[in-house]
Amino acid sequence: MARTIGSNGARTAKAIRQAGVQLIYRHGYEAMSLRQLASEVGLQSGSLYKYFENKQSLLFDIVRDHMEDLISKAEAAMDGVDGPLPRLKAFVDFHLRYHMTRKAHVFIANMEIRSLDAPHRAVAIEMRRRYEQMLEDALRLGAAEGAFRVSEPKVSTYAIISMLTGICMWYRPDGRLTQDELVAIYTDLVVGGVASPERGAAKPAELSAPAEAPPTAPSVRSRRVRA
Amino acid sequence: MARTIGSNGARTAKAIRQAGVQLIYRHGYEAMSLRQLASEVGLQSGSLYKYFENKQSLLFDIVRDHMEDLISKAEAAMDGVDGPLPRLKAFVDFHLRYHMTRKAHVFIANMEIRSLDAPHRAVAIEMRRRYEQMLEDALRLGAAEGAFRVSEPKVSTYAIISMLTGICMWYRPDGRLTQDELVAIYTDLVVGGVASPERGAAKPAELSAPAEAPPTAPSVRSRRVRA
Amino acid sequence: MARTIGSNGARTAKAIRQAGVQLIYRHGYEAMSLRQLASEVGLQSGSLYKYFENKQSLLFDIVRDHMEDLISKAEAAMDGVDGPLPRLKAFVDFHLRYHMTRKAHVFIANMEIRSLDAPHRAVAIEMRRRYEQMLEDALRLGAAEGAFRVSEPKVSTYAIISMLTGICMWYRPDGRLTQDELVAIYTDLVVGGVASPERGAAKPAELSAPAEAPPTAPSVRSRRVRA
Amino acid sequence: MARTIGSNGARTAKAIRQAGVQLIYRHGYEAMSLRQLASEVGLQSGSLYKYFENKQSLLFDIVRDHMEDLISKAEAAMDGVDGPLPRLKAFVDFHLRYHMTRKAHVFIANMEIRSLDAPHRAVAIEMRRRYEQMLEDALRLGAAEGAFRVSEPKVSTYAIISMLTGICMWYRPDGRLTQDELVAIYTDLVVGGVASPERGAAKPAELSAPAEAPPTAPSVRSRRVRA
DNA sequence: AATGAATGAGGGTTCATTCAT
DNA sequence: CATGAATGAACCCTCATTCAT
Repeated sequence: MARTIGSNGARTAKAIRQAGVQLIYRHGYEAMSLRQLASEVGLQSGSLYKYFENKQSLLFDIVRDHMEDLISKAEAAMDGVDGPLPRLKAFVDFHLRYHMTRKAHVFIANMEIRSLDAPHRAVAIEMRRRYEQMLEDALRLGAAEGAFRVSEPKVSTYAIISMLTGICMWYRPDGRLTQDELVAIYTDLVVGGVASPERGAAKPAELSAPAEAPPTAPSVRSRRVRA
Repeated sequence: MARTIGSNGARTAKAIRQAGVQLIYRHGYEAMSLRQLASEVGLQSGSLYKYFENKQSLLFDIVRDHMEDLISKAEAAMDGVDGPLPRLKAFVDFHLRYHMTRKAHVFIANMEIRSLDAPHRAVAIEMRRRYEQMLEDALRLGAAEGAFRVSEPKVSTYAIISMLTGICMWYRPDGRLTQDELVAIYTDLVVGGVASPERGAAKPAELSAPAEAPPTAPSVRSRRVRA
Repeated sequence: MARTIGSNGARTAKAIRQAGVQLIYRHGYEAMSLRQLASEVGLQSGSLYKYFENKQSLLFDIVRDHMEDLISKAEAAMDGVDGPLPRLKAFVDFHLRYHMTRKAHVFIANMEIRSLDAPHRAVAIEMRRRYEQMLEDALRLGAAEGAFRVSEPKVSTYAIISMLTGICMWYRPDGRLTQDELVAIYTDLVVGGVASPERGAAKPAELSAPAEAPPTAPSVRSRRVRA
Repeated sequence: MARTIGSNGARTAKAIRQAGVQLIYRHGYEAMSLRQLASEVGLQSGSLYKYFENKQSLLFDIVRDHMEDLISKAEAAMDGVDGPLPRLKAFVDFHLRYHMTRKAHVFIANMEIRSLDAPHRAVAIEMRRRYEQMLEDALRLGAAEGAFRVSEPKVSTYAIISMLTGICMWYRPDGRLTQDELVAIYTDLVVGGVASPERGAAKPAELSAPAEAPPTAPSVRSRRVRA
């Protein structure tokens, strides 16, 4: 048949992308069939190829776009934040809220890198590295200043990111704890794990405090909550 | 054909299991074909069915055996260790060394639960829950005693396990840092993250000390390494 | 969208035809896709249907137009040429020069008749038969007059046409031999193969001579040379 | 399902090859579908892959095996034949009888070289060149001895082979003319086309005589026919 | 005169699985 | 204990073609 009445390329493209993310998230890239995806958006499977080159590139597009979004939003969140501890807290705050909001994308970007072919995988890994570097830089800075007790910044970076990212494995928006509460708990864990004990912030109540109220930037807070 | 001279059912079964673990680890369950597996062990793909019921059950067998091994070894490692902090440290120590030694099994058990069908998945998840309970119990105990500043033991459990398990994504036996050094780093992170600051263990050197050398129990160390 | 500025139906039609000939020549009718063809002329594949009914009819149009051109030009070339030997030579001369000049069309007409559906194929075969008849008539005439030693004119016709047509499989305009030289060589082969030995024309030099100058039709000559 | 009762690999392989040759001959390589081929031999299309790697390699196998057969049989047919004219006649005789007997294989080898991918095509073309060389050598020999009036052996080779091969486009075993008669006709054409007129063999009867009945070697004839 | 969105059929190919031998 | 022949379903993908815009 010809063009379905009222069909619209941009709308279809968006629907494909969204359905693709959901299906890959739920079944895995290998296990998702293009027939499934097509029927989800009401197309014949062949018609998908108007919207991507092949299955691989659908995956890569999702991963790439996600990583670009992640990096640019992280940079925005940390922009203007000074000092190792505030920067660390800002990173933790951002990372958690982002991962709670975009479980599916995040899950895909973490789990399906393996399903990318070699060239695409290299690109994705490099983007991930750039993102991790933001945390590593904060840790190195804190270590240099003596604020952090971090002997191997790379190892700590991997450890912290693993810990934080894990939230997308079990977080549910309708769960008992709010995003703010979770952020506070994880912040305590992270900061407690790296902060030099002799240097203040020793009181538990204080530990997660700064994330609670940077009075100079209230708008940032509300943005994050919605994120 | 008759059997190859010297062929042996048990040996073949073991070869299949090992090759299966490697292939699933490298390519993923969905992406691994039974033809690949068969050729890896020098069989026709049809012959594999003497050794398992179907592809699903191969995966499940691997996951279940791994989880049973993990749990029983963890129990052995923590057997006789008293007090929240020592138990926490023992768990961290065990978990890390086990995950550094059995990357492939661990990776599969974590990533391919999604590829299990519903009944098998339920079993695997329940086993994982039992394992996680060991850590959660230590955290609850410490919280009750006031040694740990842990308001949500479940959340902290997930967070810590995610952090520790992440090591199997990048650890290489030939890397710069030894297993002991890595255990020390992660122990600092974990203990610092949960320990109540006002209560001792505040000196960094001490934090990871017990993992370094409890001189009264040197044999314990080497046991753990082998585990 | 509206039409591209300066676009022109007739010009597009010609471009499609030319690109179609080239693509069918290079890849074969079955292997050529209409997407390829469309992109070659800067259109969407659906737009091609303004210019032909379907892929079949594109092929048939090419074959039919080619055959009509071939036949009418052959008739023009032999018009006014008298006697079996001169007519035979004129045919050889014309056929070779035409086939050296229009490799692609000729190749298609010979190779892709098989790709035509039954009714179209019948038409094409009948046109080919009409063309071959011109040679067969010359052979029959020569046999009747005793100039040619041809017992089975049909067989000899097929044989000679096969031989001559074969030139389009390897001829290159930038090759070592000129069109005139090749015509001379093939003329020798054909005339030697059919001419009665006792009847003159035995000297090689003479054999191909008459093709050099039928003084009554100079314009025809120069056209051929350029062709 | 499992193995069909009474199924047999070698028999199936042969059936696939034969059906493949027929289908490619009738419809062309591109137009033949593997589903067609499979149903012709009573299989599912996927089962074909026990017998070839892919569609390309089926074609190549057919072409290669045919060319090897052609070359070895041609060498056998010309073995021990001395002198340019006898060798030329032997080649013509062999080529025609072979092409009348194996229309389908020959047709494929000539028409579907274009459907081979580049590496396979190169191999096929080289084999064809080796075969053509046998004729070219005979022509060169005759030209050197003065028996043949051949100025461009390569051109004459292409011309003669084209002429002879063309027979597979129209020959029918149940046609009016016998193989012997056709061989005689073509031999006259070829020998007349290349033989030096001043040097004997001028009498038509003689021209095709050896193909008719070399009374000293009647067995040779029948051997060739079977070849 | 041409686009852009879609179809539906079919392409080659791979897969887990079965079972007579 | 293992093979070797086969299945049937599904895979990703390409195709000629249609027609509202």
